[in-house]
Amino acid sequence: MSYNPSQIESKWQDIWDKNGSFEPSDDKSLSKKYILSMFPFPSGRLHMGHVRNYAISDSIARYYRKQGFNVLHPIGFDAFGMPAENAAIKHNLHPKKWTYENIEYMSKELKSLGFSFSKNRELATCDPLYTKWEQEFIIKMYEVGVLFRELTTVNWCPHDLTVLANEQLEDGCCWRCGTQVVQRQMQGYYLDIVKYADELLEDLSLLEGKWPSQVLAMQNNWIGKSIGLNFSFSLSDESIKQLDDEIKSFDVFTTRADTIYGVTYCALAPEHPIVKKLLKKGLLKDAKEIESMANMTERERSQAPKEGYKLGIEAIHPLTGEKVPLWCANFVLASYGGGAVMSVPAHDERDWEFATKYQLPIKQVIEGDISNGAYIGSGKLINSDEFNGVDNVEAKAKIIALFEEKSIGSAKTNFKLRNWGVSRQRYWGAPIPFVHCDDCGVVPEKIDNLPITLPDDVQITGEGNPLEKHPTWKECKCPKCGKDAIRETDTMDTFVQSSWYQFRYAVNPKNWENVGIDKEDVKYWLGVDQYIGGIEHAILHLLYARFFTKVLRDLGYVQIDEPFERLLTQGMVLKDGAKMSKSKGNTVDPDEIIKKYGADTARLFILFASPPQKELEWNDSAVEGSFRFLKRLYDRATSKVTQPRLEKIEHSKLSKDEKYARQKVYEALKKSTDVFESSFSFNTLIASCMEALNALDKQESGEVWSEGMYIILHLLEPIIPHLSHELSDRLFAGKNLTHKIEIIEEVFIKESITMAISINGKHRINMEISPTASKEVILETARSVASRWLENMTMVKEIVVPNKLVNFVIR
RNA sequence: GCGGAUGUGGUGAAAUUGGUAUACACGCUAGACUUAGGAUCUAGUGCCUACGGUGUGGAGGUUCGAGUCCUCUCAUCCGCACCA
Repeated sequence: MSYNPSQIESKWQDIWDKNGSFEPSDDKSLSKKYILSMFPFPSGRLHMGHVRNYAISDSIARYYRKQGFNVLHPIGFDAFGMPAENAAIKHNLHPKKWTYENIEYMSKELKSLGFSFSKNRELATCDPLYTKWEQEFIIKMYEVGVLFRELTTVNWCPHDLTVLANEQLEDGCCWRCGTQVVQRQMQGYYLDIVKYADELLEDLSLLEGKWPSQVLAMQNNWIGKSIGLNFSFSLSDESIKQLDDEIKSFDVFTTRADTIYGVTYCALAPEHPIVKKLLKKGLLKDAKEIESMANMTERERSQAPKEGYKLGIEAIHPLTGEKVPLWCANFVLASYGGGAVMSVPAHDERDWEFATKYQLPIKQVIEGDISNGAYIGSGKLINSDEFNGVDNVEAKAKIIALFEEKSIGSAKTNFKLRNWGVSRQRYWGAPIPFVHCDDCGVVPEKIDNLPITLPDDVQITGEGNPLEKHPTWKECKCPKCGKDAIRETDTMDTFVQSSWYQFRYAVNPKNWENVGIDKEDVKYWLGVDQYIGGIEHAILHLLYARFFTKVLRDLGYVQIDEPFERLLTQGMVLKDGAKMSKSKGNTVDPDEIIKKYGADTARLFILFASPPQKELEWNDSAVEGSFRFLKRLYDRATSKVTQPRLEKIEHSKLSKDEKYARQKVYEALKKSTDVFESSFSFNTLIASCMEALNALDKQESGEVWSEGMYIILHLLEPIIPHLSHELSDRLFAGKNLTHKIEIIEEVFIKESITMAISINGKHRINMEISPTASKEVILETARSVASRWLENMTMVKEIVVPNKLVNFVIR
C-alpha cells in the first residue's frame, strides 16, 4: 500500500479531537510552556502566511509536549473590525453572520492542517463574554485615569460621516468614497500610553536577545524619547493687547538649549491658540492660507514645501530681552512640544530653510561653517553672553540650570509616542461602556450591567455610525442618578482586544463566565514562552499589548511586566518574488495543497524551504520534492523495518555503512534540541533527517533500520505529525513519541577519521588516520601523503588541528 | 536623511562559530526499468582556457588559515521620516 495522506490525516485528526489530546493539564505543579501565535482575523480563508505561522508554533508546541511539558497552545479569532462591515455593505450580510461563518470555515481549515491547538480555549473577540471583561478593564482604567476623554483633531470623511485612521487615507482622501478628508476636532476616548512611555522604553532592555533587534529598534524609535528644555516666551505688551489680554505667553520645547542665543524668530503650528485667536479676530490677511494649512493632515504637510505667514506678533527673548517675530509655519507639529518652536536657523536645517525662504535673520552662536547651511555639529559658543567659549554640550546643561534657577523653564522629557485614541464610529466593535447624562456628564456603566452588547437589528450602509442611527439602542438610564441618558455609540479599536488575549487564554475555560483574568492561572502560564507572528505587528500590536500588560499589572490583574518572553517574527510567504495577493493573482490556496499532497507535505515544505525568520519563496516543484520525501519515508518504514522490536545494538559489530547510518541518525537527534528550543532552523533538522534516511538506505541491517526509523519519526513528529503518528503507531505502538530519546555517544566514535592536509592554507589532499593517533604520527603520515608538495621546499611551520586538518607552511 | 537587516552555485539554502565552502533539496544532464508517466532507481552537476587555476557583492587588513573577525565600499530589502 502506498502513502495515502488524506486517509491518514483525517484518521489522526479525529483521534486527537476525540481524546482532547491538546488540552493542557490543570495541574499547576507541572513545568509549563506557553506557545502562542498571533491569532488570525477571520477574513474567510487561511492563507499561506497563517499556515507558516501555525506550522512554526505547532512544531514548538508538539516538541515540548513530547518532552513532558504542560503545553498551552491556544488559538482564537480577532473577530471585530471593519472588513466585517465592508462585507455587510457589499453583500448585505450581517457582520455577525459573516464573522461566525468565516470562523467556522477557518476552524475546519486549521483542523485539517493538524495543528495542536487547545480547542476548549478557542475564543472569538466578538463574543459578548469577551467584551464583558474588556469593558470592565476599560472602566477600571477610566477610574485610575488611564482612560480619558479628550477633544482632538481627527481625520474626518464628510461623505461617510466617520473618523478615519491615518492608514485609511489614500492621498488625503477617504479610501472608500474618495472624498477629501478634513481635520476635525472631536471628542474621543484615549488611553494614556504616554504615561507608560518611559517604562515601555526601559523594559525593551529586558527583551534584548529574546526579541529580534529590529523590533526593539522600531519600538525605541517609535517611542522617541528626547530630553531638553521647556520654557515660555512672554509676548510684548502690544502683542498681548492685540490678543485682548487673553494670551500673554506660550511654551516651547527644545533639545538645543545651547543654541538659545541664536533664536531669531518663533514658529507656531496653524492649530496654536495664538493663531486661532488671531484668526478669530480677523487680524490676519493670510487667514485663508492658514486655514487651509490647518485642514491638511500631518502627512500631507510633511510632503508640502515649507510655508509660513508672519503673524505680526512679537515675543521677548527670555535671556536677551530682544524682540522676536512670530510666524505660523506648516512644518510645526501641533501635537508635539506645545505646537511651538524657537527657531535657530544657524544651527537647524529646517529653520535654515525657512529663514532663507523668508529672508529672516540668521545668527550664529556655535563656531562652525554656516556658509552653505546650518551647522549642527558641536563646538564652542559665540555671541552668547556669559556662555561664550563654553563647549556646547556643557552649555546645554548650564543653560537649562540657569532657566531652572530663574524659574523660567525646566528640563523636560518629550516623547514622539502619542496617546492611543481608541474611539471608532463603527458598529462592529466592542461598545465603549459609558453613558452621557445631562446632569452627571460622562459616566461609566455599572459593572453589573456589563456586557453592553451590540444590537443585531442595524442597517449598515457605510455612512455614519449604525449605533448612532439605531432608534432605541442609545436610550438608557444614568448609572449614577437613574435619569434618562444616552449610551456612548463609539466602539473600541480592535487593537484593544488583541492587547489582552494572551491573558484570557491562560484562564481555565471552566471559569470564563466568572472571571476575566484569573490571577493564579496567569501567574502559572504567563509570560508567553514563545510568541510567533508577522513583523507587520512590530509596533502597534506589540506595543499595545506591552502597554496593557503594565496597566493590568498596576490594576492588580497580573503580576508580570512583559507579556512575551521571546518573540519570533516570521518572514513573508512569496510567490514569483512578490507577496501573495489576490490582485497580483499569485496566491496559493492552502486547501488545494492539502487536497493534492496532504497537510504533512505542506508543513514539511514550509519549514524546509527556508528558516522561519526569512522570506519564503513558494516553489511548486520543491513542494513535490517534500512530498517525495514523505513517500520514501512511508515506503521505507513499511518495507525495511522488518523487526520493529528495538534491541540493544552492538555498535562495534556493525559494518561501516551501518555505523555511518547510526551516526547520521544520532547526529540529527543531537541537533534537535537547539533547533526546537533556540534557533528554530527547522530546515537544517529536516535536512539532517534526510541525510539519515539516505544513509540508512545504503545499508541493510533490520535493527539499524528499526532504530533509525524510531528516532527519525520521533524527530519529525512536530513537523509531520500525521504520518509520524501513523507509522510510529504501526511500528512501535507509538512509544517513540512519548519521551525524550537519549543520545548514545558510542556511535560518534570512529575507527578512522579523515583529516585534510593544507599547504600554505590551501587544501590539497585528505588522509585517513586513527582518531587516537599522536601528533607525531599525524605529522609523519601527513608528510608522506603530501610529499609531492613538500619536495625541495623548506618547512617553516607545522600546524595540527585535532580531528580536522594539518597545515604545512613551506617556502 | 536616520535606524535595522541581508548579499554564498541556475534556484531555496547549509557550514559544529576562525579550520576540507556549497550539506540537504529543487532544477538540469545522462542512463536503467517500464502498462511510456509530472512514477521509481542509478550516476553526474560552482566556474574556467580542467593532471592545474579560481571561487562566498567589491577593495584592503589581521592570521599558518577568513563565508565567518576588523576597516572602507557597493547593491538590495524593511521600518521611521520636518518630533524642534
